[in-house]
Amino acid sequence: MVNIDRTTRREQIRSTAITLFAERGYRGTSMKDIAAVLDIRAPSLYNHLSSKQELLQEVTIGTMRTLQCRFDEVLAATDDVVEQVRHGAECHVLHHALHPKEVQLGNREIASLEEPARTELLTRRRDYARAWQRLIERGNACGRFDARSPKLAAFSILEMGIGVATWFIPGRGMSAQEVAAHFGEIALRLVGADLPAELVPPSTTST
Amino acid sequence: MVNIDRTTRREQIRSTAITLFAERGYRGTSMKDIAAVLDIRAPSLYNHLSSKQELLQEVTIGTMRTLQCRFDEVLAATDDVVEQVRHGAECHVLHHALHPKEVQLGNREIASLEEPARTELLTRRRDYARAWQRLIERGNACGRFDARSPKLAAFSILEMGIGVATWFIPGRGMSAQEVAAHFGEIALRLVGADLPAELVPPSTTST
DNA sequence: CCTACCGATCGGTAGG
DNA sequence: CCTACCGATCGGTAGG
Repeated sequence: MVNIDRTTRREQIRSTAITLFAERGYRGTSMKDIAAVLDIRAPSLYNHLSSKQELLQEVTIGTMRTLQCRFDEVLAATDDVVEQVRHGAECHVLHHALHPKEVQLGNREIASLEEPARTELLTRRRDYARAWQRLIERGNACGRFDARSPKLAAFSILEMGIGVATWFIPGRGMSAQEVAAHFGEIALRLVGADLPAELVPPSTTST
Repeated sequence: MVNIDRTTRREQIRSTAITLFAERGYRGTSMKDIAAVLDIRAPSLYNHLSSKQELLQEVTIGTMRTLQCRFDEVLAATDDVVEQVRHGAECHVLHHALHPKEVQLGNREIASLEEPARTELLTRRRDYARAWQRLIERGNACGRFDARSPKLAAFSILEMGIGVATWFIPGRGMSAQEVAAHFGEIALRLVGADLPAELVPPSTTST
């Protein structure tokens, strides 16, 4: 089936582009580079896409949209603010550990995005950050948290997760799940939530 | 004095380059763009520098070196691990709040750095992260902290600071000093240090 | 500090 | 999927 071949080819291009963009940067990667990995010539790529920019937009905005959806699901799954922060942080970190290249592109190639995609990505990021901030404010309001500045606490949690995309290597040290669980606890510490007794560590472990 | 003029011109080029590199990316900025801001022609820039790459290397490595020096000074200033973490985090955050463009270049343009500068920057970052990790391990060892994973706690603190360079805007909301002080406390929470009584907030404030 | 200019590379199109 | 090719732009040099 021609249609299937075209779809898989498109996926190959997409995943090659993600890898090269992440390694060399968007502008440091030529269409020729992408084609070379797939063992074809650069102009052939245009049978599967309309521009290099399209690839970047698809990856960065698509990844951000996925993150937002997952976070909304976490919020909907429980009414307990403590569990919302814990699972929200786990979800956030897991996303960054599992899609490090896509996430890095969204962070590093903002300047390479053309409008209106650039504004859309920035708006989504701002919305996501605000959702976190409101969550922490709710926890403060009902006395479960004591975050001095909810905005700053929100930014801190988000940035910690973004960092995971930089240093986390699958198969080395902790698993993605372990890192995520760990960050769930760190997030709770950060907002000043009372830790349930079973999470208070009896002793110290290292990675 | 010709020498003074040359020095200031060089500084103008440097600061223009930092701004444009941060806004449009290193590869998205041409020497012509830099020259246009200074109202001269691109080839004239080469009277003051030998290559575009040299500008990027100077900024990214120089900024990282400064950060390392400041951190060493903080460690040397006291033997109390709690104060070392607090002031270390304040120093880290202040650096990122005061030099956001330079720091962003170091984070986003790693792929644009040619060797051996690229490796030098990455080595310095790794050394800095390891110094933080050892500091937290010392606090664990003497019973002042209870960080589950010192490595993860160190990464978290570093990444939070890097985030500051993204969202901090001077003159809006908290001052750089306030943000830094706040992060000093967050860092202590993160490593599980016992908070001195005067820092436990009586109620909640927002930014 | 300038003009004139070079070789290289780029994203993308035409046409098959 | 290919070859042939285009206009544009780039970093940098020569020579004054």
